[in-house]
Amino acid sequence: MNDKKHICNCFRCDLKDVVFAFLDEEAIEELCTHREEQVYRKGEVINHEGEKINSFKYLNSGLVKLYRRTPSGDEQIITITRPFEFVSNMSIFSEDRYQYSVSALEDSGVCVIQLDYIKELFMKNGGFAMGLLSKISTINDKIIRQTLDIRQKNLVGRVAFVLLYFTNEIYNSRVFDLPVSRKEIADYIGMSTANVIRTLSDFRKEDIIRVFGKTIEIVDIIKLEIIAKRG
Amino acid sequence: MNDKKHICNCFRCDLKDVVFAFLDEEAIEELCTHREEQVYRKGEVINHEGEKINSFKYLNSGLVKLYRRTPSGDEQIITITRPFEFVSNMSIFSEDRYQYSVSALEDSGVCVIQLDYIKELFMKNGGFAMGLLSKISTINDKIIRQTLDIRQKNLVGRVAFVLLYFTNEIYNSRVFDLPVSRKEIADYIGMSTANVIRTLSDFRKEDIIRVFGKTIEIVDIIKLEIIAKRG
DNA sequence: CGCGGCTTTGATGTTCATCAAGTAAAGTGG
DNA sequence: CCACTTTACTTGATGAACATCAAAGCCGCG
Repeated sequence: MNDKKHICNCFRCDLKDVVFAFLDEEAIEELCTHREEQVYRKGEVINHEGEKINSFKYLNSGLVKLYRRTPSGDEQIITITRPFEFVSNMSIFSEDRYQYSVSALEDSGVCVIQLDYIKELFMKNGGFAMGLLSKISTINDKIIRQTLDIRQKNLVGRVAFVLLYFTNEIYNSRVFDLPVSRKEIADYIGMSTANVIRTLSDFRKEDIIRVFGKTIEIVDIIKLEIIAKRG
Repeated sequence: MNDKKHICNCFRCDLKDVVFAFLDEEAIEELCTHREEQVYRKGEVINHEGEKINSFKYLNSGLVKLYRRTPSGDEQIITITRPFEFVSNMSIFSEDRYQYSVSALEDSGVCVIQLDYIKELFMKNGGFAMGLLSKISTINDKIIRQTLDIRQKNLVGRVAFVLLYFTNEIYNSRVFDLPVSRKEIADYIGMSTANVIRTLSDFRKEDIIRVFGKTIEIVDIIKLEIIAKRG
């Protein structure tokens, strides 16, 4: 058995199929030498707004939030995503500092590759370049669409949207533990904390959800979808 | 004098410096054979949501709006931009249909290149690929930032923001003709038409702007900036 | 000159943020 | 492990911000 292959676990990385599909075995071996895995605990900051960018990062396990601080000082959450839906910063070649911060909502594994090496690969390998552009575009597009969707809903519609987002996109389960505080939900959908809580209470009273602290159970998903759509 | 050069005016295209910088003379000559210019009159639709994408487009003169239709049927304007700030759709390699519509707010010139040819170039030429990714990222990033900025302001702040956007980013002049209706401003910043008008009237009464139909003159830009920031 | 669309303004009601006060939960230091 | 502190959550009351409705004015165009 080849020792090198054993050490390099890029071979079974899911991102391989997406962005690195155009790399042959040898190229992946080489990639491994420019790469390291890093673990972030829940709450830890992965990228900090304004910091210099010198590595290409992607999430391979866990959950993160992408956010910025507004001029008035409070936090504005741009998106919350699962692995591979976050691949480094978006403006990887156009900015040299992070525009937004990223932090871990759950313990998260991040793969860190030297940025210069990615650039080199990008220049040399057209397939890799296309895979990367495609991935980044998809992610950007999702963020834009999500932001537009949220903007166009009212309060209850937004809360319904978030609940559906967690249940369908993040956890694939009707029962889940909220990875964020009520305040963070508020920062995400752009409303006050008090009203997020109030709306959750209303949903509970109408038997649409059940709430046990951070644990949420979606009881009537149909009704929730109607509210999200109409909102 | 070289005839070919005379026919192909890509040599004096501003985009050349941004995305096509890595192409040599010969490559640009070839690009020209895959390219045509198209003129759209004010109000005409350039890309239509849902339509198949088979060309790469960029704006080289005029003004356009990028928008979508919400489930409830009304228009949501994503951004309004000048040349080169709009380069085809964002998800050029990840989607095969337009996610959003684009239409001309002023008579506009658009350069249309066969998408397959762009893909080919992208694969072959790393520098070109990097230039393109960089450009697309910058545009995406600007849209995201703008959307977040707007979301976080109140009504008067948003109107002030739009006025400043037109005066600083679009026209570079204190006096300009609004290229959009009051309703379109409302669709852009996400509020009702009546309140956009009301706010404009308030600004007029406070001598911050002067209004003659579609013509706007910014009188007190300092005050407007304060309102936009605080909002 | 009369019709239809865009604009303007006022009146009204809804939606939502803010404030306040209380409760539960989660850290923290002895 | 407990008392203490702090932070998150919850609910009600109030007022501000904003949408909606309605009516009237304006303007271009047939």
